[in-house]
Amino acid sequence: MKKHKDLIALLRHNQQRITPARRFLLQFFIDNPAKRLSLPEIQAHLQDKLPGINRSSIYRNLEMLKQLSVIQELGVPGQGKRYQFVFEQQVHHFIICKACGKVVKGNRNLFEKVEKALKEIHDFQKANLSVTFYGFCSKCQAVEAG
Amino acid sequence: MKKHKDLIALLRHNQQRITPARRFLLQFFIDNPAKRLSLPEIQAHLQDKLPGINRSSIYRNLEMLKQLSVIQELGVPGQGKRYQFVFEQQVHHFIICKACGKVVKGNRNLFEKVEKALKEIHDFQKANLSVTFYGFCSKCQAVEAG
DNA sequence: CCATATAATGCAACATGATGCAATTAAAAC
DNA sequence: GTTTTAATTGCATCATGTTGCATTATATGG
Repeated sequence: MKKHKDLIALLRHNQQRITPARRFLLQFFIDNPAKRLSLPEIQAHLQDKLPGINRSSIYRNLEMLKQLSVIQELGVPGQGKRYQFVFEQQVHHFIICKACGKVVKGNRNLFEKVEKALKEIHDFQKANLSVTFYGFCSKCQAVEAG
Repeated sequence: MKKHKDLIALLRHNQQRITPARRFLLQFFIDNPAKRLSLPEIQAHLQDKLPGINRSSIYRNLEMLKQLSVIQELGVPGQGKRYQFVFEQQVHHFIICKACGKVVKGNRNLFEKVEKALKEIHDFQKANLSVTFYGFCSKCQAVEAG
């Protein structure tokens, strides 16, 4: 409940109106903080609460939440785009294996090293979200070599 | 000419057949090594050489070249996907400003730091391509703060 | 050079995402 | 509570990618 209120406040603070669609969407992310949700999943859920809700409204609201760094969008190869709740969560990067598709959460140490390098070398800041690395995990490196 | 032959060899080595579409596509990338090409640009060019060439063939060939690390795909906000030649080029990351959309090539130092961190911390390798950072460049940081 | 196996293409249909505009609804002002 | 006004929504349409399948073309082996 607290997070819901905080998020409503965040939206208001950014001159965003509070609509039923937005309430349900926020709650859905709050209730699934660990999941990487696909659009069909989100749409199916909202359809329950608000029959007839339009695809484009969902896309527009996801875009808005992305802008406010409430959610993060990530492209999982072969699975389309996914959306994950990141508001007041421990921030991290994602690392995706190009061979087996495994998604790993980068740890704090990696995050800080990358952050520091971006700041020091290119004077880029707040590059904390929406970063996804693609490579080969240790298991698939072995397979590739063999 | 040399690069063209090298690339043809690379394709053959990976059990890929050499078709007219692939030759023209490769040559187009060779001739525009610095450009971040959009699909419409690529399609328009190929249309000249091979009238009636189909969208899906281009997509499939771009996907194949991505797999072979001949090209890199990057999503520029507000401009859709772009494709850049990276074969035998100096490898680097891209840094994109979320505010002004400016695309910056990350330098060698950044690349090595990130590479090292990924290897040491998560045992991920060859994570050299397809990495795009989104953040705020120094100019837009100032604007945001003001 | 010709026959064969199989990969690439074109095509049609579908999936996903974006956009302009009229109708609706949230918020603010009275 | 009613009115006002501006943002959000739904809808239609378009743009961009993806996929299954029949057709075509490349590579290979005789």
